[in-house]
Amino acid sequence: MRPLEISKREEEYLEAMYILHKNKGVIRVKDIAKMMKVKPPSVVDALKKLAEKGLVEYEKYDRILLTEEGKRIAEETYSKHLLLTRFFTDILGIPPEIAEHDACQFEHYVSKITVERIREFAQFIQEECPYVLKQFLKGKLEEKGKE
Amino acid sequence: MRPLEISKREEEYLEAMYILHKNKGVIRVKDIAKMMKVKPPSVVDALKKLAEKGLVEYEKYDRILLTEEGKRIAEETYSKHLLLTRFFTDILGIPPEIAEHDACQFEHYVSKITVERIREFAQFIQEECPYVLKQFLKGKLEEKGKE
DNA sequence: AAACATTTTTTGGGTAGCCTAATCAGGTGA
DNA sequence: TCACCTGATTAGGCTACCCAAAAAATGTTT
Repeated sequence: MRPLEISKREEEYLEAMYILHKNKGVIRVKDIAKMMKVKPPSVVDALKKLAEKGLVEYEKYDRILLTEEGKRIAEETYSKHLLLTRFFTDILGIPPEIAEHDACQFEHYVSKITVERIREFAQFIQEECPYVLKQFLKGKLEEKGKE
Repeated sequence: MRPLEISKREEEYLEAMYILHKNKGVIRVKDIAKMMKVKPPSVVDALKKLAEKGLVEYEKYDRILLTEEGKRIAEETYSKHLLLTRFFTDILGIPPEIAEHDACQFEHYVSKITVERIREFAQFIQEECPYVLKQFLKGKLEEKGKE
């Protein structure tokens, strides 16, 4: 079995399904469509392709599940998402909505090395010199009310 | 101002043309193709669309130029590119090729706020506590040829 | 169970972006 | 001048991703 190609968009679908499963237990076409900001027919298209690639268990009108491999990819992507979002909010002081938006795109492109380095950097700053961070963030976080 | 929509890919074409113009003075289809890693016909397609949107001056077999608006967009994108690349290399200690790769994607998605905040953060760290940075980067910059 | 409501799927079609192969334009050397 | 070479363009076609409208299945209510 050769290395299957997965597009950025498919990665997003997997991530959406993963989050739905985690939060609601059930994965429905309607909800995927809402999260992905597309219409249901587009979701069905995506599901068929992902099923062919062995990333999703899908039979029409039946329940939708991620396979082990699909789940692995989704988790990997989602963990990048969380890390990037935290970095943007906690280190750079970006408002949550913007941080979310930026992370949501970058997570699909960022290299492993950069992810790891961001993790190390955030940890280093927060543990070794939290006061430096506090000083930088002063006046930045409260633009949205309170800290 | 028309409500023209510009795709990420078109932004990349503009940026490539901007860099070619800056470095070689002339913008040729062949060189754009090489930079964009596509074949010449794809470049011609892109040029036609960009010309329709008023971002490029293009008449077939004639010289290619960015319009003022095209140049403005390209410069804006390119400045994000430079900033992100510098951030990845100088603050996070990412190897140049990886930094380039990551910046090259993120530049098309990153919000203005995040760009500005990254600029401020880099400046803050480098000016106010360069020793902290030095400490973090110790041992990271020389790890070349690893994956 | 029948009627209605909701969800999912199919059908048919559209756009963006890329390609190969063939053709066209312009410069250059015999 | 003409034959050749390179670069640019057109023609035709492909895949990914999206949509609206209609049809099919499922869920719900009475």
